[in-house]
Amino acid sequence: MERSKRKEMEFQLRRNEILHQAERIFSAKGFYNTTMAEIADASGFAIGTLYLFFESKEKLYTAMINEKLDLMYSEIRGAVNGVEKTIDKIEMLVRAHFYFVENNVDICNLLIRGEGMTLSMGNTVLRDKIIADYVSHIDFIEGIMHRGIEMKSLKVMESRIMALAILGIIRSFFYDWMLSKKETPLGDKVDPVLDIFLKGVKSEVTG
Amino acid sequence: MERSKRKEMEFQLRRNEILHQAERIFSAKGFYNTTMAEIADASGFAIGTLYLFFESKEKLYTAMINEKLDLMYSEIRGAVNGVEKTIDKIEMLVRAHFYFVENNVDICNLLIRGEGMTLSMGNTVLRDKIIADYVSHIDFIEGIMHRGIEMKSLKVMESRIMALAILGIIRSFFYDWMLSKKETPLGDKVDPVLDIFLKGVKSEVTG
Amino acid sequence: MERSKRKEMEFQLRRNEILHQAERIFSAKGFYNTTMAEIADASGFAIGTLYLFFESKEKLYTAMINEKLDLMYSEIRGAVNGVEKTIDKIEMLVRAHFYFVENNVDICNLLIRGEGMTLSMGNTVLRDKIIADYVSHIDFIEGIMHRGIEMKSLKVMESRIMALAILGIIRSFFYDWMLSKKETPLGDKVDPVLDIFLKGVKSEVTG
Amino acid sequence: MERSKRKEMEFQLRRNEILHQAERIFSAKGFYNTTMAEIADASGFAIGTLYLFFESKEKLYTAMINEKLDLMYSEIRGAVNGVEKTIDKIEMLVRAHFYFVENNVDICNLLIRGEGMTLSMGNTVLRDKIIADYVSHIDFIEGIMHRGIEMKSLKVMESRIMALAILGIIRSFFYDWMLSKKETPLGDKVDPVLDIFLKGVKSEVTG
DNA sequence: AATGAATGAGACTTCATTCAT
DNA sequence: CATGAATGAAGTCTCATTCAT
Repeated sequence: MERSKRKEMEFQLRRNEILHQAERIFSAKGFYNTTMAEIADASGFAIGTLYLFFESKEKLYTAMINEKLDLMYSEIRGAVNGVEKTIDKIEMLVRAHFYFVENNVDICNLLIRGEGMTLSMGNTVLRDKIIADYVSHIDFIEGIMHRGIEMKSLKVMESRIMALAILGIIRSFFYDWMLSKKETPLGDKVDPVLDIFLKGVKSEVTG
Repeated sequence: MERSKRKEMEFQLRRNEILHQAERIFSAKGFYNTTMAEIADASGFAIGTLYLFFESKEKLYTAMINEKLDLMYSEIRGAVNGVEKTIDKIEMLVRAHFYFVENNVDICNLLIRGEGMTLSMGNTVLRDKIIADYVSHIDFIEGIMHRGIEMKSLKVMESRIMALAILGIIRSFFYDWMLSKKETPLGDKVDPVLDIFLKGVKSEVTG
Repeated sequence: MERSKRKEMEFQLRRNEILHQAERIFSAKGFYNTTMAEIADASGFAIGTLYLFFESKEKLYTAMINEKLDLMYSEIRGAVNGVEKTIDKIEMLVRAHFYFVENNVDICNLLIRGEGMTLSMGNTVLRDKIIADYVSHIDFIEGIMHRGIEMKSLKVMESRIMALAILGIIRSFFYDWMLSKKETPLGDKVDPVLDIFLKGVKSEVTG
Repeated sequence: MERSKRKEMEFQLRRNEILHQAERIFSAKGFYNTTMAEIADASGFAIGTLYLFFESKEKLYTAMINEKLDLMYSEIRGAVNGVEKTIDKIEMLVRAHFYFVENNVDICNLLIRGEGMTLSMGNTVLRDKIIADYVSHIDFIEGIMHRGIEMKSLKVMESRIMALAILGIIRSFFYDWMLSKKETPLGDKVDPVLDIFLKGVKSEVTG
């Protein structure tokens, strides 16, 4: 028991080390420019050893993306669920997104690149998973908006449209932050994002 | 003269045919899953002939993306420049984006995928071009916003933030439209986008 | 026309050269100990070139066996069909078998080894072809025996049993000849084989 | 003593279990498509344990073939030596061959496949052993024939030729029985085999 | 004695690119 | 100009064997 437990733990440790190195290299060079030999080298294993943990390069890639996506979505939802009021939830949504992005630059780079969308034509597993996760995330945000409307915190409007808008704004700031070499913390952008999303850009005079 | 002109025209015709087929195939299968043989087949030329027009697969890909990007940006700017008032410009910006996207689904698919970002490590040409174009597009939008603020059509706020926000919202709707199998025309979303961007989502009561 | 004809001819020449070298090496080392690189070297082509002619190592092997089998069976049947009387046909059968074997030692070595029977589990194409050919050869021989019985050249007996017997004797002599380093020509064994097959071994006194 | 004896017995038990499973799997899939892991799994040992009994995959294969061959030859010789008269010996030879074959279909399948003939080029041990056994079996049969001739049970003829013929006929019937899915017992073929071998196929009228 | 995770050499195959025709 | 057969480097994956536990 003790014994098999340690084994299991060691197995997970090694697996994580591989995933970690894979994340680093895939992020830097993309799926197709990364070789199994590189990942093996970086993680200190022999090539054959990688295949004890993942049955193919594609499966390794898929596993990594999957686990990161799950982590991202669960962190964000956790943060959002931690507060009550709609406006606070929206703020936490933005903040949690930015927080994850700042701490997972590489993987986010890979995620927005969406390379998983064209792995071997037969394999739509990853593609489907990414889309399903995306849809369910949109649904989750839509739920927040919906309740906000009911509580009259938000104006009456299609909640899906609100969800798409806030997610788009978030992604745009992240993207810009990536390109601008991350000079200022993304966290500084939370207030402007909320301001635009909640109140729009129109001059109040002319409104 | 006459002669060399016809030659030049023929050359461009062939080149465009290749680019057109390349766009189709690259869009469907991605850069790495597309072979030169496929493009040659589809465009009715021999493999070797492709190399008379483009010195490598990467250069061919780069040329295609480049030209499409240029086309997209110039169409959008043309539309925006065709109207006067800030609010109209913003509307045209959204409308022109959506219009281009609806008529170039494949290539847009490829663009958001951003595969060009990880071509052979040495080659940063395409990457740099994509980023430069993006930055200059943001600058262009920022200019609109800036003038809108001056004209008091828009509230006082960092114009870059406004630019990022509107672009993010646009992209989000496009992305959603792609995934939703394009059931409703993207054009229907122009008004909601403008509404959110200009007036925000907050209930006016609580505002 | 002239042009494409020469091309076709050259193609066949190269293809045959590859098959010829493949036959040599496969015969000596077996399917699994033979590498594509070796065949490429031996036939003076690059590895990739082999794949212009055969889509996989297995397909190359299969093609070679197929063509040799077809050749063998057609040569033997041709010889047998060239004579009239049953006894002559049986003699020609033995003689043609021995003749082919003497001139195709390598490939026969491979054939009796029957390695084709366990190529990748999925692929039963070669296996099925070998069996089908064998069965149809047995049927062919059975036909000869059957007519021999009708003509009263042969005694009344199941013709299939006769066919199996003569084929077994032939193979046994070939096998022995292979092992004995081919000292005496196999052709010398035609008469003894016929003698045994036709008249048996029993002493006539005690018969 | 007691102790070391039990050890020795256990060792043999394990070794036999491995050989038994190896026989099953090698027969089904051939030498090269069988992995040590499969044999380990099937026999309930760890991979490393197999190497305590056999120093390589090849040695394991060799051992299995060797022991089966020895068993086959000794069973056949035992049966043949159990009777006196030449004709009876020949009958027992056929019967014992068929009996072994019927009870060891898998291994016989493997034997006629002769995969052992092309193990790693350096290793001719198995090849040599198979040939030596074959030669000595032929010699044994030749001895029977020789005595039969002396006793005037068989006609005057090269005894080696007789030996080759009977062995070929036996193998041919076995081969056919394999392909025909074993519908009728091989034992039914003993009489026809003897009939042909002893008396030939020629019509007695024309003889 | 027994294990089985780790190894890494080596095989097959693909495909961008070249160059003789 | 145009062709497309030929090339061969490079990548993925397998599996017999080893050795620390």
